[in-house]
Amino acid sequence: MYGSANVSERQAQPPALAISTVIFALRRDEAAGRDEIWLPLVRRIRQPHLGKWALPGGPLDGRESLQDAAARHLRDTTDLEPTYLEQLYAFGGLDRAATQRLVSIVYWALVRPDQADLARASENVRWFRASEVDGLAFDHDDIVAYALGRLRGKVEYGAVAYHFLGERFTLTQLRGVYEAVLDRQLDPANFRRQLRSAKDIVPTDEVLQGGRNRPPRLYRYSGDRPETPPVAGNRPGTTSTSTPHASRAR
Amino acid sequence: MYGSANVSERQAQPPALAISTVIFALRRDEAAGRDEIWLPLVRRIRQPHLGKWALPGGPLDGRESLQDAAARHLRDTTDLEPTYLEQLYAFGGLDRAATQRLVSIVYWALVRPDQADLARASENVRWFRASEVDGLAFDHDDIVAYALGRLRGKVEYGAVAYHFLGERFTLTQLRGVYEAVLDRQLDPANFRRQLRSAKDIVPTDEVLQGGRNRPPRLYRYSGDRPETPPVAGNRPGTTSTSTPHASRAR
DNA sequence: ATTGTTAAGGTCGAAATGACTATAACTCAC
DNA sequence: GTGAGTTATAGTCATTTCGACCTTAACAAT
Repeated sequence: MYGSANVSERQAQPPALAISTVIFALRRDEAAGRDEIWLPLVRRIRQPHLGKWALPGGPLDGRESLQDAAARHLRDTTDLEPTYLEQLYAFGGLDRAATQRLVSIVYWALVRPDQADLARASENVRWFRASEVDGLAFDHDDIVAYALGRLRGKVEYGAVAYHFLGERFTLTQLRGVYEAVLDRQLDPANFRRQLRSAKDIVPTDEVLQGGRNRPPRLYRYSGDRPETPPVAGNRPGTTSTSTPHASRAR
Repeated sequence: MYGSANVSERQAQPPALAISTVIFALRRDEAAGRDEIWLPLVRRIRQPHLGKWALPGGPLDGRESLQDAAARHLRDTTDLEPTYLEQLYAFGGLDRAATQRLVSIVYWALVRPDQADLARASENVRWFRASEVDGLAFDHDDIVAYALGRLRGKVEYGAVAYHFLGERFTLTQLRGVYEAVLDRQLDPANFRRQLRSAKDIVPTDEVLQGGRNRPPRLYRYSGDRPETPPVAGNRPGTTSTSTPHASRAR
């Protein structure tokens, strides 16, 4: 059932622990005139699943925090510094790996398009459209799908979209992020109205010159706090939620 | 716990992996006339932190999924079957344990009050008011605080409150859960209006008899879906799929 | 100057929200 | 059995939000 190790051997071994990262970046499809979500994958150079594409990752170095390990894998594969990095989930199904019990703690990251342009690609590192990812090694198809769902959730209540963009951005660029993530068109006027009432998005006194139309104003994200996640030893990320539901006191 | 290991030895060792659970239950404070969130803790019977209170948990058994392990710890300490069990976060800071690098995957559970009544308590298992938890072993204070924050977030957008209750419940009981979690009063009429428009809460044809006032209608939760988590291999009733990991390439 | 295109602001009805009032249905004290 | 007290439940109303849509502003290209 499980390759070489027999059942009792396998049970005796402690579970192995690995870190993986799902890295999302925005890329403009000039033809279609819209943004899309892409992610880098690495080709497996050993068994199992040799030759298949997989999420960047590897074993946890004993001296670095989970988050640091995720950031390191990010650098190693793409030379990127993440704008946003958060823990996604710990996957620990029994049969994830053939030879040993394997628990993977998966992080997800957002990077800016200018960074993504610089990002390395090579024979064994390639970028894929997130919507077209399929046939990955292990259960990575499922992990990517789950990460996309989480990304949608976060964007919907307006918590992360700007991490795809540079320090200053136009509302149209930001809308492009929303549309790419949510995969539907948004009304520009209504989008503007909503975001102008968002505390964290503040207009600068600059506009973006050089376009062929009316120069749009530039905005920036002021919520300098990366939204403190859980606890010490795990640093930034984001976690909280908020969304009204019940009514207020009287 | 893990004997004496010096620093270099420590780095050489693979990180230890443990599962812990934060178990929330509702308890009625008859005096104050409101519900409160409580949780069971276990007393540590060995070093480090001997004698301190801590979250139930222990090392991951190689043969059970993460979720199964969490459920088992729940049973072992409280004899409870959780109504709701979900992964909270993986904590992996460098200095969480003195002697060895320790990564804890923490789950959180909600249990019903009737179950909580039956729950075991003993010399080494005691229930505490969630708001008063303090001085726990390791970083468990932080973990509990984080779990409470997540609980609030979930409740706010109406996703979990009924898991604190039995199969049938009145809207007032449900409001009690909201108020206990959010720690503020809600307008009964507005609360009712909102929940009546929630698809998942359906009225039954029964009312709760025996109270001293007008008998309230009983409702039940119809969203039979246990809130789909991420992927296979992690849900209670679900079957596992496979899922391993990738190493680096380049 | 005209045209095309995007930015930015406004209008309007529908829907949701929060504060509040009114009535119904029960128990209990008397 | 009557009235007081309490909770359940429905409804009112002003304010806010949301979605669809229209208008004007500011540019480049021609």
